[in-house]
Amino acid sequence: MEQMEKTYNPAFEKTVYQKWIKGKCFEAHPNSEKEPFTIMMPPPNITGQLHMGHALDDTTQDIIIRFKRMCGYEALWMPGTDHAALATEVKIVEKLREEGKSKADLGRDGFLKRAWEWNEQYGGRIIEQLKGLGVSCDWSKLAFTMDENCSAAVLDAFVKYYKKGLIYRGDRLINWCPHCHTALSDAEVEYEEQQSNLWHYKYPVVGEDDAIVIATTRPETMLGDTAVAVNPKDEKMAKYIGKSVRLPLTDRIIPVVGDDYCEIGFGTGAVKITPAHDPNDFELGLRHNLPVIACIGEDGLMNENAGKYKGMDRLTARAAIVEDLTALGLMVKIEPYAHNVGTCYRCGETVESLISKQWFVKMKPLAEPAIEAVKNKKTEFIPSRFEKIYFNWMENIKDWCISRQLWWGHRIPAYYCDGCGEMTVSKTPVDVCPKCGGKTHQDEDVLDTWFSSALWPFSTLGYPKKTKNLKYFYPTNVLVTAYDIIFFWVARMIFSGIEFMGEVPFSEVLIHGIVRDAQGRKMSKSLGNGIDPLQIIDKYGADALRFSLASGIAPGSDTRFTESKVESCRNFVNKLWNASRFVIMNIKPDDDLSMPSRLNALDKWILTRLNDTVKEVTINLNKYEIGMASAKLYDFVWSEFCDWFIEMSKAPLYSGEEKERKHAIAMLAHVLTQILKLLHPFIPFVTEEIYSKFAPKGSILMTQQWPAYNKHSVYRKEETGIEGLREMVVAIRNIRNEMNVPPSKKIHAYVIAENESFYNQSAGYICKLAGVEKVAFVKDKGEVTEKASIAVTKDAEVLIPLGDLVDTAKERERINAEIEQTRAVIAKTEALLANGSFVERAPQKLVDNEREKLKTALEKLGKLKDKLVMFEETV
RNA sequence: GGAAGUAUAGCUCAGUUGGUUAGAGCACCUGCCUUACAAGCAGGGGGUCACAGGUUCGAGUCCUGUUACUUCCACCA
Repeated sequence: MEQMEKTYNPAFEKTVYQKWIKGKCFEAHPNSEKEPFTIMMPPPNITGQLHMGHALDDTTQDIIIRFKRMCGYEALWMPGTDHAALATEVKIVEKLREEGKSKADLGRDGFLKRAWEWNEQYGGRIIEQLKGLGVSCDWSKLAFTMDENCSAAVLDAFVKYYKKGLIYRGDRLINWCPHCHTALSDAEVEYEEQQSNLWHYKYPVVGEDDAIVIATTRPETMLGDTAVAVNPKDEKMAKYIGKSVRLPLTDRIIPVVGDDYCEIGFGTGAVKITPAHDPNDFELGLRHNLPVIACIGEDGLMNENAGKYKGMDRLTARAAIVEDLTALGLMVKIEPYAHNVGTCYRCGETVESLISKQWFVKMKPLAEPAIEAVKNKKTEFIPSRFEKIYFNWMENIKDWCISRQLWWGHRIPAYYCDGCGEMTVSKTPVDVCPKCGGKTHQDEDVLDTWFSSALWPFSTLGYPKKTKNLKYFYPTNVLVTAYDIIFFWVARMIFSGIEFMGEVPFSEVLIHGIVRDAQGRKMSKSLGNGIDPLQIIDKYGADALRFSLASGIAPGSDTRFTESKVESCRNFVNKLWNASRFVIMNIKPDDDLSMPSRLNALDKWILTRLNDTVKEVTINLNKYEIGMASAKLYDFVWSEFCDWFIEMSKAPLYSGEEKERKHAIAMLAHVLTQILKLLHPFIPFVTEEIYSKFAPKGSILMTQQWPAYNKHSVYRKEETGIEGLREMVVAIRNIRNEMNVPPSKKIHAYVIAENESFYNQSAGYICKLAGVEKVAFVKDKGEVTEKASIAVTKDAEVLIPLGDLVDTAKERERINAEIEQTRAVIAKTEALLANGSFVERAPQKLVDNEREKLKTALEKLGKLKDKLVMFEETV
């Protein structure tokens, strides 16, 4: 057999990955013999670098897809990248600025050329990084939101929406980022609390020696005020309704209107109304038929309606206006005030509400079936509480602003006639106006990047073409993502899928949390607390990282990343490595590694434990309970297989009996192989590498069948006697520990057991595991004349002669402690069984268990008392 | 303002339809280089499962309330 290094070293990962690629192990094809299982990878941005969020998301998906593949599904994990219109454009503009250039210098075509070069250069970077993580996606199908097919899907969707009247163009109040210079959807605005002031100042009432005091956080928008609102039910303020006020710093006269929107008791009881720059004011303006006067432009500067403030930045204008109002004696009060300010999710700039001509998707008709689909469980969220978040958003959804004033992205397929102004929406370029034959030009804007991501589950499979892939793999099975893009992406995929495919895009949405730093903070560039998964992979190996991300997690909740956890997972991988090394170094070239036909007690015991593990892990993985599955495997491999089975196997292995050795090594190889399969989805590299050391040449672990639960090979624990044996070994070890007897010092053991023949056969195990040189069997304690320490187990007693090492007082203390503990168990069990309701109402099995427990405890107590007396006698 | 989540060992977290003496990793203490593994082995200490009630034969788990923290949505000028 091949030699293995003494310590696990993940250097083989690249080679193993190449082996999978060469074997086309990741590829999936329509196959009528098999059922498909499909996962769409959330496409990373082409600007992106692999971060811990990706590592968690993609490890989760890889575990699921590898598991399903081994279970016999035609498993497709579709990879791809997202052009990320705004995010990428921001980066390229930054880069250009460093070079002293601007977008305008390059022009649209030049800029796009640059963007495609960017994609060439960086688009593949994160894909390469993902490969390092071991992801088993079908690279032959790698997609990009701007590739030919996805672009065709975008055009198709846009035109279909438009023809159905679900896309329209119009002047609406939208969110505008003055820095990125584009419109944003509501979802792209993040609110953050900022300290500011509430300015109270006077608007003089026309024709009276009176003034209305208004309160505002945004004095600079007063130049766009077209009314003042008061609540008609407000006794103090209602008298102003119908009057007019003179807008300071301007010569405009504006009306006072009555509206419930103005809340009694807040501020001064009067609100200035700026329909052009506030969504609520805009609504109120519509109700009262107010004019809309914009005073801030798209550049974030005051515009021509701002009089002498024209050209000033918003904040500069604010200061100037406050100063001027104060000078005029109109300022009443400046009160510190904390309020939420909308900011751009890409650049953090304060967004402006302003009126602009944009494209919108009408959401109500799309939201309704999307809500129904989740209500009817066509798509289920895991954990289900995220459905509420989804419903809440979908039920209150407003129309989706989809046009962006950017160049990088899918250009809106609308063409305007230079002559008659006619607009034509078409999948194919329109050069000539169909109405007047005049020359046309295409809409300058591109689509929100999420418009194309929304089509991802079917655009990547060939839509709008009716391809075999689309037919076979759609709808997909599970979408795995963090909760932060439920609105951006998940919700939009659901309504798009229903709209264009007539079916929800996936039956399950598995939501995981985000990876935080050790202090529980979000990892972010600004905090500088991000941990680079690539560095972790370099240091500990991808398997260690994967296992640490898969362990101790529960769906929907956040997880903290600590290097010590990775280290302990690396240690687990090392443990597996060494256990395998032990098995493999004991295989001789002509050994037959097939399962022995006759099984001994030890075999039955480990197979039962293995079988239990297979059953539970399979159930867990089918429910995507990855954290639980990994914990069970960790425990089984380390605490059962390594600590007990391997250790016990050393007895037959080193017994000198060739027949015994052959039997033991075949069992070891069998159990190890099953373990490698079970662990493979979690730690694919090391399991594949180990497998290659002893498996038939050319055999690939990742394509093997997932171990099946076999209900016929289950033996009751008691049946094998191994549990009693373990108890005895532990008891002897305890004595050693108490008496400080090092393993190097061999001891003798006298055993009194009813089941003497079993313990006789198992003497080798006891010797190996407890450092015993010789096991002798006696019928009665009296036969042992030496000064001995005594341990009692449920089916045996063992005497360890330790001569002068035995500390009488200590020993008595130990026995008394054990007696006390046993008495506590007896008391509790007796009380439980004395409770009529328990015996009557608890399941029979449980009652029987308690009776059995009481019986064992009573017996043990008897032996212990006996032992105490006996011990005192020997002294 | 609305909604959700979390609270379990010193730290980070598991804990499935309610059912043995509530678990793991890390940290800590004791003893070991017992030839697969010191990235290891054998042990040990450490928990009123946030608090108060309730349902139940039985509650970390279900219900109600309280407190603390977190998040999402809304955006009251």
